[in-house]
Order: sequence, then C-alpha cells, then structure tokens
Amino acid sequence: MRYFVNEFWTNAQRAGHALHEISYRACFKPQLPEFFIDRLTEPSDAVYDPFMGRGTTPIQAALMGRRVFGNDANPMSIMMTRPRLNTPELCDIESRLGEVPWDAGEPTLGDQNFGVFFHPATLCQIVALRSWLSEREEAGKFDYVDDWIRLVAMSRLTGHSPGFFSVYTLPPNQAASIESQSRINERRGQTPPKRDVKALILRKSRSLLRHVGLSYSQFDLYCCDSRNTPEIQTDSVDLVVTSPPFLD
DNA sequence: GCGGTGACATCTCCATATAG
DNA sequence: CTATATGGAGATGTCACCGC
Repeated sequence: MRYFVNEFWTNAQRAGHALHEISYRACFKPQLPEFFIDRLTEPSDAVYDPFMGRGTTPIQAALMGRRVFGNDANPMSIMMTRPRLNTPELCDIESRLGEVPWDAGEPTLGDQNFGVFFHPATLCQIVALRSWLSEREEAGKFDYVDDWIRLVAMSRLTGHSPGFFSVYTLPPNQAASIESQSRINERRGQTPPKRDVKALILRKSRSLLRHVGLSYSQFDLYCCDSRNTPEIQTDSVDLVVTSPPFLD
C-alpha cells in the first residue's frame, strides 16, 4: 500500500488514467478522490460530487466500480463528464467524423472575429462541425459518439502547441481575449496555421482512450443549484468527495 | 486620497509522456 | 538516447471599486 501524504498537487503525483486528461480552469488530481473512495467505500457504493467541474470525481469513482452522482451549476460540466463515463470505440469515432461535411462551414461575421486564433480554413471546419452537431441534436439523432466528438473538439480549441486548432496561445486552462491574442501574434510574428480538425480530434481521442475505456450505466448527472437536487434521494449516497467553489 | 481587494487579465517555466 | 508535445486549483501585474 502506498500512502501519499500532502502530495496531491505535485507533478510527481499527476499521472492518472488517460481519461482524466481534459483541461479545465481548475482540476484536482484523480489521486485525491481515489484516496478517499478507496478507503471509505466498497464497490457498488454511491459517490457524489455536488461541484463536479470537469468531472474528476465521477470519472474516478466509475473507474473504481462505484455508482456515480454528479452535479454542477455550469452546463458545460455535463458536456465534459458524460462522454467519458460511456466511451465510444475509436472506429466509431472515425467513421462518424467521416460523415461531417467539413467544407460546408460558413463562419458568421461574429465567428470571423476569431481569426486571430484560427486559420480561415480551420475556422470553416470548426463551424461545419458545430452546425452538423446542432442539426443532429435538432433531429434527435445526437448520440454518445457525437457527445464524445463535441467534448474532444471543445478541449482542442485553443492551446500552446500544434495539437490544438488554434495558433500558439495561452495554455488550454487559460483564456486570452481577441485583443490580447492580437498582441501575442504580433510579438511572436505569427499568423494562425492551417490545422486539420478531424485529424486532431482523432489523435486526442486515441490518447484519451489509450487505457481501457469506460462503459458505465450507473451514473446520474445534474445541472442544478447544489442546494436543491430533489432527484437525489435522501440517504442514497455513501460518500461525497468535492472541492467547493473557491475564490482565488 | 489611500490602502486593500478581486470566480481579473495576461503570461512563464518545468515535469512528464511520447515520438523518433 | 534526444526532441517535441502538453498540461498546469500557477505567478505576477492592472485597475476599478470599496470603506475609511
């Protein structure tokens, strides 16, 4: 048995299951919920995070065979968590990506403001994917493969290496305004290069799924004020692991 | 005015994994 | 092995706004 004492924030403790590797404004290491889930629950017990954020606690609990309850007031949380609790096969992702009409994207004037981040051809591909996913949703065809593709696309939008859709910018857990990105481009003497959206989504998917995937049905995710979650029955949860909203 | 404050705004450096 | 990709509950600098 290995004990990590006050070592949950160091680089040495960062390695976890590949499914955790989604950037977010703030994210604790999976070893933290793992530490408590391991000691305080048994398989099939229910674990709940009322402020799940990118979903580290639900993902880790599911990996450990626990039942999962998750909640966050931010609707993006479900988009970032749900696809990783029920992962598609790589071949299904690839064939679905093949259905997207990548050349049909028509950026609006508003979209074109993001030209400081994206090459025009890349922007067209992003817009094509966005429209296609919206149409799938409206037609009631949106499934777990689409859910996965949306998550990976969101996680690839901007970053500071060629694995992202954007030109070099701040790290993916940070945000640069359009004005500040103009300054970054000028200082570095750079313009956004062409990027292959489909290829990058596939590459990140391969990385996220390089360990065993998750096919898990025992999860309930909500987008509520955590003070009022009537769907979660009294006494139905064995352990709460969370990190409440913080001020920095 | 003045010091303290802020789910701010902007940007750096380093450990680790992986490719070659 | 070396080179590159990638992720940072990070590390600082601004500046409107507050109570006094």
